[in-house]
Amino acid sequence: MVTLEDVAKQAGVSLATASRVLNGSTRQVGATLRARVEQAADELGYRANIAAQTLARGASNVIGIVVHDLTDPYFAALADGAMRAAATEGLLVMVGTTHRDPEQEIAYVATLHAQRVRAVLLVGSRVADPGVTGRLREELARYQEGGGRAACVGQDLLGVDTVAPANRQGAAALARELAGLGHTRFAVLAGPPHLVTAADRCAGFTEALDSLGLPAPQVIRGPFDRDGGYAAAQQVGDATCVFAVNDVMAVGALAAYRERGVRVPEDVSVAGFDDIVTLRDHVPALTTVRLPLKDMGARALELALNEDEPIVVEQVAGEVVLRASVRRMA
Amino acid sequence: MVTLEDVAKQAGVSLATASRVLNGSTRQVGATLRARVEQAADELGYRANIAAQTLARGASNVIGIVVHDLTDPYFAALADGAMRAAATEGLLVMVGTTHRDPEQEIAYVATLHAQRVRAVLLVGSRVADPGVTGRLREELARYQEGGGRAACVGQDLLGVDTVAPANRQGAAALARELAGLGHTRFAVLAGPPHLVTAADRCAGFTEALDSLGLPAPQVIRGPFDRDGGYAAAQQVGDATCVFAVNDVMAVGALAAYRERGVRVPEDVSVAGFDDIVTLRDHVPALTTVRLPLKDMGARALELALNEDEPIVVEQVAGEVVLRASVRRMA
DNA sequence: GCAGACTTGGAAACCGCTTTCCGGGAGGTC
DNA sequence: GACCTCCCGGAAAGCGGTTTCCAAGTCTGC
Repeated sequence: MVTLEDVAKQAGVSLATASRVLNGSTRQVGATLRARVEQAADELGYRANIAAQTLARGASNVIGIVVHDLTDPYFAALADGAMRAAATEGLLVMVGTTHRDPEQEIAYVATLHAQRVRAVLLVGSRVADPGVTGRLREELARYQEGGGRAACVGQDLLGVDTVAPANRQGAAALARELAGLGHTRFAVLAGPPHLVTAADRCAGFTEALDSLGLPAPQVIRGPFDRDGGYAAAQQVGDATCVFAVNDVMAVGALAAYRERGVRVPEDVSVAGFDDIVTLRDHVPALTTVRLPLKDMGARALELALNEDEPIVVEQVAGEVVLRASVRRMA
Repeated sequence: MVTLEDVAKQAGVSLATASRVLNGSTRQVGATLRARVEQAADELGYRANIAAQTLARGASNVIGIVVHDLTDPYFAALADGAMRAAATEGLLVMVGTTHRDPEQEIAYVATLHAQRVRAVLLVGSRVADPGVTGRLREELARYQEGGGRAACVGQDLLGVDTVAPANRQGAAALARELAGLGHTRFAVLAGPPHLVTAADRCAGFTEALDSLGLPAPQVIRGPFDRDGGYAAAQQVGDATCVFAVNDVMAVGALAAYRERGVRVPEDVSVAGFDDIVTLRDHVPALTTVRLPLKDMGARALELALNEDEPIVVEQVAGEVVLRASVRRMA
């Protein structure tokens, strides 16, 4: 590997001068030497060793993003938003996927801490397990004590800057819209109870129905993914309207209905949550609650990088989008 | 930040001993001292500085993956496969997205080189531009001279280990199947001519038709994404069967037809390429050529890490999957 | 009881770069 | 022409680890 010393030697200058020319310094270097150094670096194919720079500077230009699953378009959109924002700041991105294992998430924080990344973004629902959350908080605290910065997309449970989708309110607004269409018997494909996002959406929906004086929905638990929605849909009773707590579950539910010859929305209405972009061509078009995922990802990065002391928690409102998958009751 | 020196001091041992205890060394350390060091590290919340380790060891535990667009499920699947493989090797992953800008790809190779990553994976179609390809090869060569390892998922144009989908053959097989259903008038939504993947698929399809004695298809160029497929579909003439060179374009085409009231497959048959998993619930189900994307990503990482000298190029066959989006002609 | 082979702990060199601190020369002022 | 600044180049001290090389024990076997 070509080192800065090789370049300096070849150019006949000191290490200091070579460093100043090649790796942005505030100090000026005379035109002659500057040219010599640049030429030498070019001839030798020099690439600065960033590990060494990081060590010497005491600061890296890398951030870490931890998501549950990159192949889930929800996380892909969030990650993409954050990564674009990082790119404009000249930051590199280290991505970790936990596949929904909270222990993995803690381990990633430790690893990214060891990497001395500038910031870490924890993207995705928190879990309703005080033990796990506590250990994650400890790990984050250690990291932050050392000057690390952190932010979260999800629930404000970690004591760090957070972009928090208004899951309860969004689900409640959706419930009111659906009730406004004349539905009275609902089912909720609720996902796993320990996932706070799923629980909040379910709770918001249920509470809104209650405050409208409507009967409580049938609540069906299960995995938070497409197959979970598919399976849960099989258990729906006589509801005329089914709310899946996220879009990919809703897609699973639609598939289950299609296979069984149940027509949507004629026989049953279906709604989701998130407004995943890649679903825009789905048939029937899915009624959902839109979340500005890319912006949320970008915003989380911004918050993490922001030096301000008070912890910022930003609620992000969801917008109900009515589409063909629901119908008005006669 | 807590350093190894702090730990050593607290434990009353030398730096060397502390290092040996905490960061995997071949050397043994006595039980007493070992315990003292571990306790000290724990009390202080020590996390090794990986930048320093990388520098001292001369080797990092990070790999780089460069893709076009993470929100495209094709790349998400490929990246996920590679990332899972990396995780089992204990490697961290740095992800770069180029948004189809070849210059960005070159820049990422340089940056990842500077990061001294163990390997870089270039995922996605090459472009038919010898100038760009040449510069990318140069950049890769520089990196490899310094001991870096590289692999590519796409075409064998870079002189590195490559996982190469059999685009021509897959498209040809698809053409034969579709012809076997009785279609004779075809259109190809061909994507941009400079993308080798798009061009190969188009060529394979066209050649197969030719060797079957069928008339040449109508070829419509355009962007390689959903909107490109949507737009291209508007220009199709009297074809009874449309081949979109990838699945997301096919989805765009299906959307265009749906809006215009053209029935698929009754009025026109549509096929894609890739077999994107998240499309499995699309209606109508898309006929396509299946590529084992996750495996390909994992395999590329394996090849990159593999020390063998001769450059390996692995063809990956695609499997034609006939589904509801095509029909047999009377 | 002792030479020789193993173990185990520590001192110090080194990884590649940044940056402080010095010093010498050029340019400006009176 | 003397004096002061400024400007710019280089020497060297880190940054936080790893690892080589020594030295001092600790075990063996006879």
